[in-house]
Amino acid sequence: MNNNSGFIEKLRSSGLRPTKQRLEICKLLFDRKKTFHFTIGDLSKILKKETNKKISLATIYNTVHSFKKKGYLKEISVDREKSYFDTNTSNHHHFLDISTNELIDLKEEDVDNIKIKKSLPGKKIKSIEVLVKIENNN
Amino acid sequence: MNNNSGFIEKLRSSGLRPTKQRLEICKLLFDRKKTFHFTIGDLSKILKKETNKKISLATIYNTVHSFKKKGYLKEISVDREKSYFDTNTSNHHHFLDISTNELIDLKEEDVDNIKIKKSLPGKKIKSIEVLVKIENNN
DNA sequence: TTACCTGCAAAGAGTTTGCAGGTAG
DNA sequence: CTACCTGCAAACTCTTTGCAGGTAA
Repeated sequence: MNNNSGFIEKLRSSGLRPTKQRLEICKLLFDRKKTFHFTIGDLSKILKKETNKKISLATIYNTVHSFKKKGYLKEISVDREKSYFDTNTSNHHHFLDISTNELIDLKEEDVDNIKIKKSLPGKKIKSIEVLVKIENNN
Repeated sequence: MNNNSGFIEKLRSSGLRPTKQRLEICKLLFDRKKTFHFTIGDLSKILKKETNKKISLATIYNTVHSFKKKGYLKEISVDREKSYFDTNTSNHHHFLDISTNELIDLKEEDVDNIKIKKSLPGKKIKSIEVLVKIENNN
């Protein structure tokens, strides 16, 4: 139940002080088996509900962005009004369920290797992101 | 130079009245050979410069959204703060040049057919979108 | 003690809405 | 004449910033 010492280590080794707020956020994000997809708005609501303490929005933004910068979170842009963060930072793609607005991980092996047959001089490929939009059958 | 009668027809047949503002926007967007990628902010600036008339932002939003709804424009979401519209509405993917923030079309044949090996019960695939992020060599 | 962190409120950026007046058909 | 369209300003949503007070080391 209490991974706190692990999180404290993780934070400290990244140069981030293990404050109460950051530990709450760590517990919520990383103390789970399944990938978690969330927007900052979601996260704020869940934190309020689960911890009964208010963590300021500014702090949540700061923390999430620090975690992203440290590579603990991946950002997935789905449309203008929804930017998700993903606790699964491995190389993978996504389903987006249009009917529910839910984001679902695809494992790397669920998508055939993608070959891009065009290249631009002086440029190299940094990443390839596939978003598969799905919807209910009829 | 003046496709106006074509645009008037196009608008009318979509149930949109061919107003001065819409015709200006049509000329800017569709009277060109190459695909055009733009944000609404871009479009507003260009319209101001090229036409010397001010078209209200609200009107530009309305028009672009109508055009999207009618299928004359495609929206491409790249990150939270940039949503591009694309005058190329065919099935295709994109490079995003991180160094310049420029969006570049990939032709359909530039990307191998993508096979998704996973499916979800009751759901069907609506679209597959590939975004290839590129950056300058070293 | 010092550098870093948090919370609040204000400020920004992009987008949407309500409404009065204008225009196409 | 009527329905639709435009422009303006206000309102909204999401995100960022400045700063005073608090906290880790």
